[in-house]
Amino acid sequence: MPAYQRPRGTQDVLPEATAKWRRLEALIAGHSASFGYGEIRTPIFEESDLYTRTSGVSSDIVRKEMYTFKDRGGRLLTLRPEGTAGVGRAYLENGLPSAPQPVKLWYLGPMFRYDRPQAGRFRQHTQYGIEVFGAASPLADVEVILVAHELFAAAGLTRLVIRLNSIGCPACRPAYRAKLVSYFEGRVGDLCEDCQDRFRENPLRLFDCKNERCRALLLGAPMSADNLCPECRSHFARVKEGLGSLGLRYADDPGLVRGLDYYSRTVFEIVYDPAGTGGNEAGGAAKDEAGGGSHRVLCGGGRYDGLVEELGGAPTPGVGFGLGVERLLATLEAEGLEAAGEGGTTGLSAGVVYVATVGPAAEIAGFGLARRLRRAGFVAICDLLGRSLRSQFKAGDRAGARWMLIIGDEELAAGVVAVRDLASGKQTSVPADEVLAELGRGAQS
RNA sequence: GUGAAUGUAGCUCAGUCGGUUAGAGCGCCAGACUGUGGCUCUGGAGGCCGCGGGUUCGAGACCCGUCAUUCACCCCA
Repeated sequence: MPAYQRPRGTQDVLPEATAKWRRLEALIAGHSASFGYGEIRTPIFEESDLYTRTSGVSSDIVRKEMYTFKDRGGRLLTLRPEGTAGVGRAYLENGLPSAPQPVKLWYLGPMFRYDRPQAGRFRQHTQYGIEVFGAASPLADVEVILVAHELFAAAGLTRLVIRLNSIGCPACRPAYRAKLVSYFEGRVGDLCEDCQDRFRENPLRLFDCKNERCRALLLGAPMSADNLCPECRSHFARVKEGLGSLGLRYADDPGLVRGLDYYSRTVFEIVYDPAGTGGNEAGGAAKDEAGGGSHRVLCGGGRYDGLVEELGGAPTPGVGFGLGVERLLATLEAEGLEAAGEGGTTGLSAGVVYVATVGPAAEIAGFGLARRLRRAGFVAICDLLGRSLRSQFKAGDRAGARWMLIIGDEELAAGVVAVRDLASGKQTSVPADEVLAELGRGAQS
């Protein structure tokens, strides 16, 4: 027995493993860049209040999981338990609301939670995450989910299920909450102790309980997705429509919630499902979060339209996800996969392409085209705000795009894409499946 | 830890002797151009004047405190 051991819930990564880490990190960096996300690095500790404010005093994080300490100057600080709050703080503090919108960021780094360690759960773990600020459109939700899903796909994982739900917004949630409360009012006694607390403090979090009796009661409870206002309903429908037309399988999971006030509308998880059951078990068996068993939650995210305002900024829509890198690595290992890191060979040297679209049908087509371009090594950026073509051109110009691809009703009807070389101003119309070749020709010259 | 300087819009800065509604340039958003970027023009959003107290009829300005930042020193990866 050595004199010292690493602290409970932490890990040493030895040379053989760090090589795998590096390859996965390279994949993540290249992948994020290919969607037009920029890397942000924020401090590993922040003022404690930032987390109590954003996660909420009733959350598990604040109640029992934060590593909080006082520094020598008497400041109350906390090792970051998650990434979004710090990124939101940085977004405001660095004047990013005045940068071209939307602002798309990614981060990778250690997070700290005082929790019972178990398979796939540590006190220090590494999280990769992305955040999109300033885009209210369902397209942004779709892109965020796509970024996560495509990363797994690029790493070689296939048996994935996207669990999807909508938890409404400040307009429809109060009425839903009231419905939920009245459903449980007479049954409080049947709930476990934790749930009795939840019932009082934040009834939405009842859905997080793993206790069998509670889950049985939840089966008959009113579900948020059935109680959305018209705006939330149409938002949710458009997210699903987008995922569907990109060929991403998803399963409605009415029991999926985020109990924090600043979350709104879309919430999702991506679950590794080796049995390939499809996982439509709405409100059914308890989920095995950490992944000792069959299911493994690799990634969780959602929309948080209230966060920036909570931090003192102007009302600003936001959406993002966080992903546990240790879990991903472990999953890849279990599948006998190696993260096929970019290794600098394919790189992203092919150039930046902005895919401009006019109309909802074109938006989806643009997403599909952008996906093909990224796989060929391009950085491909799509509009997430439903802006005018003119604005999209400006955005593309500022993003440093070499090419502008234009898809509208005319192009869709003719099965073509307009390709404009922004340097020369030359524009040609080419069949949709020849776009890559056309860009290749342009790159030669 | 020691000393000094500085805090006005996202950024760089004006703001007269203490006086009425705090400005400019850049950036951002939008329009001119209803499907086309850079250039130009027009419009718009954006401010707890770091925070707290004091002096004064009146404070962005003066005084005190506090917090933050920057620089130098000390130390250090």
